[in-house]
Amino acid sequence: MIATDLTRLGEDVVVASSRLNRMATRDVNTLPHAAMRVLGRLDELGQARISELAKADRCSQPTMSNLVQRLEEQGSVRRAADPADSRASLISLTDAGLAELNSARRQAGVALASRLHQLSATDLTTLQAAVAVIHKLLTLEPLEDTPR
Amino acid sequence: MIATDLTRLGEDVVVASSRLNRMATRDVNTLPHAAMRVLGRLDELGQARISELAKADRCSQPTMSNLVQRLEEQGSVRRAADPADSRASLISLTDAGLAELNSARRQAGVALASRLHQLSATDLTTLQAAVAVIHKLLTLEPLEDTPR
DNA sequence: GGATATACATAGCATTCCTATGTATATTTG
DNA sequence: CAAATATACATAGGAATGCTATGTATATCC
Repeated sequence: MIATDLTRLGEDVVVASSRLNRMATRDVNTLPHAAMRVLGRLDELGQARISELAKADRCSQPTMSNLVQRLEEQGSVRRAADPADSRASLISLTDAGLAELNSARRQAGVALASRLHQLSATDLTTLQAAVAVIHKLLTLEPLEDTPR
Repeated sequence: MIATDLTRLGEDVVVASSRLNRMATRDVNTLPHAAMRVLGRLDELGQARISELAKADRCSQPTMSNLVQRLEEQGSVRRAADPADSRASLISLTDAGLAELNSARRQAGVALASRLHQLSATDLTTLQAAVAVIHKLLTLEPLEDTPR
């Protein structure tokens, strides 16, 4: 029976992935949560405007301005002029910021691996396939409802 | 070829699931991030001590004390005496807290569903299977290395 | 070209978070 | 079993972070 209720599947996926994230990042040594969310998003997007980051993280624009300033001073993030709009600035990761992110990911990966090796080959294959599906999902635009 | 490098698979899974979470919860109307993390963890664990929650969320014990107090005043969380240790208290979700969590999940589920219906039946089945694998994974203890 | 809108910064105040420490209970030890 | 030590949480006070309101510069619309 294939996903008769996609909202239900969506909820299941979100719950599972939230729990997985909490488990994997439990004993990880990183910057504060808010900073890591921004770094992760910048890695995903390449570059982004301040107001775009604020909306995505559900904080106010001044709060994101402030966070970006701190990340900039600390060297994790860089600010460039937006060629298309001189009011805006484009934020992107520096090498140091990417290293910070990769360190956190590696720690989380190790924590996960210590459990993954207890799974069957079939289960591992399923996870690998799901990673590919998720990447596909991330490139899709939200469409209102069933195309039918 | 099956996961020759489990740490690598672990990292891939963490990155994918972080991005998925950010996408799904982008336009969700909820309590602040820190509060939602605690509610999610309580739902997962049933009940937990303050210091346990603090460690899991990588914040100080007084910070978690404070957050729990606020969640308690707000009615999302309840505090019970620990029968095994009268210094400790056991925190658990109230019905209102669970409702708060479920509302957030539903919103995220809907956001996901608007993309899920663009996937093939095969991909949906993969996600469904991955949810089951993740739940299995969450019950495992971390074991040092390959059992061999 | 003037009016309105947008992107970000700054200011000032409110909330949250941390370190240090206090209190009560548990556990260990001589 | 009493004293010493450890643990679980609360409180206090200062540091950091977040928010609303508003300012400045640029963009867009009529």
